[in-house]
Amino acid sequence: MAEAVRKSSRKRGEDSHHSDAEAAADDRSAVDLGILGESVGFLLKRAQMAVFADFIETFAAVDLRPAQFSVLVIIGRNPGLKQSQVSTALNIKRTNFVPLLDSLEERGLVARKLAVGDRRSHALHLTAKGSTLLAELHRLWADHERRICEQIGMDGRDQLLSLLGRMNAAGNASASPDDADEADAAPAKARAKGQAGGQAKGPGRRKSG
Amino acid sequence: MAEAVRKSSRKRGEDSHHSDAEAAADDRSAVDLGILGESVGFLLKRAQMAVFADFIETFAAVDLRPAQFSVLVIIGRNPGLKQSQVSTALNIKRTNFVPLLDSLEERGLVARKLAVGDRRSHALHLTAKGSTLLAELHRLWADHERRICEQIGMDGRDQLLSLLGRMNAAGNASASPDDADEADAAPAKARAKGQAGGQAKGPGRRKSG
DNA sequence: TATTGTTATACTCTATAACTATA
DNA sequence: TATAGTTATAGAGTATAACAATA
Repeated sequence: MAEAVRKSSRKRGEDSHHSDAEAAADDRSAVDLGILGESVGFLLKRAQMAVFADFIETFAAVDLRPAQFSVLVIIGRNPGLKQSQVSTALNIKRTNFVPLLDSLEERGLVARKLAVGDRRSHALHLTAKGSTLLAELHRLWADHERRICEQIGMDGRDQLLSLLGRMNAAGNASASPDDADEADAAPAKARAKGQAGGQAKGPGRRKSG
Repeated sequence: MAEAVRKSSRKRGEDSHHSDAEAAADDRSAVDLGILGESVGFLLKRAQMAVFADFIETFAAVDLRPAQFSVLVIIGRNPGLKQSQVSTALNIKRTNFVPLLDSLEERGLVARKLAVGDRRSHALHLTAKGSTLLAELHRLWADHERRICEQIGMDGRDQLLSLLGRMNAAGNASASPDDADEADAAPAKARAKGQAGGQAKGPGRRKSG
């Protein structure tokens, strides 16, 4: 099996009287990760955390979390989809998708319109503001993507996308009859603290147009 | 979803009067993911979720979460490490590491021993029970790893480990002076609901041997 | 009866502040 | 003053149950 996990070069151990920030760096390089260094799950999680950290930092300028970005991209590409279609596509439970969408609608980026034929569902569309923002998001995303792949190069990126695509193609067929979601990115953030007492719109309780 | 997971092959399309579980499958295949399909972060997250789902299912037999497994592996490989060294190595904040370690100690898998020279810290070791379990964990892990990589093969796995290793090697140098943690896997689970009122052991308040 | 959107709620994971004991 | 371990708590993220409106 793979032999990635290059050794830490550093001697490790004995003298423990260094100072400040070096401590953490040493702790990290001195410890032998064992099979974790060859564990796809472990390394996947680490890489994902690092990439998301860069994403979050990059998109802090527009105050958007990964999940919010994903929703905007999906709606931008597929105008008119129902909430359940978007949430299912993103592996987000429809129940958790509500406040996520709320945050985007409250900011005037997305609109829940009346779906023709089925008065239970909402047709999702980007607003003009949302479309404009999405254009900028694409630029921010490109910067982020380039930064993320500096270490592996474009060739490495292509390989990685291919490998991940093949892995993801597998474990998707599950999808239980009723709740098929599962959550992929990261939901809302806006949800005001004191929302008790207030009410919203949309089907299920209000709007009933 | 432990094994295989065959594709839905289904054609997918216009007629929207199908039934039961097919709905979710359709929603997923009908939606255009746009740039998300070329987004390293998005695909990384999906793959990580799928892999962890298999891991959790596999290790449910021994009632261990990914983070707990990681800790056992680290301690098994590096006996005598301090809590802060292990938590830093795993990018878990030392504050969140406490209950995580508690769960392992309560189950008699790990022991917090007195560290020589510094009475503030704990030297972590596996118990006999912990060592025995770790041997089985390696087998479970190997099964899990093989299952996870069925779609990409051993060659693909080697490529993936190499790419992820290169990516992870990058964004780690940060590590702020004080709290250098960040959390990698998934902490405890044992933490009984009604623990209010009870007290523990170890430095910081008790033990003070 | 089944589906869509929703609310309420609980549990897991992650983050920050502050405290004790020790260095 | 700084560090190791701890506690309490807040905040995201994710999960389940149940309800109204509609199909």
